[in-house]
Amino acid sequence: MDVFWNRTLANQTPSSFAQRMCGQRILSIFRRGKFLVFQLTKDVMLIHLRMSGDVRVERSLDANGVPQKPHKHDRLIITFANHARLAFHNPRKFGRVWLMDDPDSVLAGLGPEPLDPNLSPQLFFKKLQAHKRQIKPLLMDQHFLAGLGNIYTDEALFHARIHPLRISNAIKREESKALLDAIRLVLKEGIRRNGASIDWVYRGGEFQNQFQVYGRAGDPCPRCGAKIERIVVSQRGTHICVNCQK
DNA sequence: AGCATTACCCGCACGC
DNA sequence: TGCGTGCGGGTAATGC
Repeated sequence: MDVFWNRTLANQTPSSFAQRMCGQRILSIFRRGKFLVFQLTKDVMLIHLRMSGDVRVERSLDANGVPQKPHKHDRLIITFANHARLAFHNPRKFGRVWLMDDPDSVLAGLGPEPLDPNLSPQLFFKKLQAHKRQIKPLLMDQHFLAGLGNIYTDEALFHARIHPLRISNAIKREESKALLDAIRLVLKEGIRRNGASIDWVYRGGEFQNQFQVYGRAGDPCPRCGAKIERIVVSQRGTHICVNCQK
């Protein structure tokens, strides 16, 4: 195991991480919100990419049996007994890795999964009613709903024709239904296209080609032709059609 | 009290 | 060259 940036490990020192990880096997891998969850033999490993990066799985040795050089922004590399390795690549150094026996202390506060069928339109409407906050920061609040980020929130609000500064408990029942549908639409589309390549930190996705408003300030709205505007909402760039989104 | 908002911060590298 | 920007979220201060 190699740690290239100490703060990558959220709740372990490099030596305690290595010692504790040694001998464990990966039993399953899944996702909860924006966390990658690795169920190990004894513990659970969590990875959060934050603003940048990806996880690579590769062979630890090249064709000549020489250890492969780490990439420039690799922060953690875990090498397995079968000479496979997992590299946590995280250019901005915001990402974190946890190793713990009970991940609830990190995951317990997360809101529901937007794609969970148990999240009915009725329940979603009730949840919106329970808060009096600007809709965009509320949607991005991982305690309210788990998994939505800046891109998907802007796109979903555009699809649902809702202005990001609308107050959550003033959103009508029909609008909330449209919003939930829109959230699910953009998430599924993003997943189908392997995410978006809008930045140097992640290439490979194609969802950016489907953006209606995100990153398109000055372009005509694909729905009405009005000029797309960029505003700032809770310190995040926000893209809207003021003609379509009320 | 508890919720909501705002400002700031964190590494890095890109585009203009 | 310098400045603004960013697929995120924690913390602290402030406001309601």
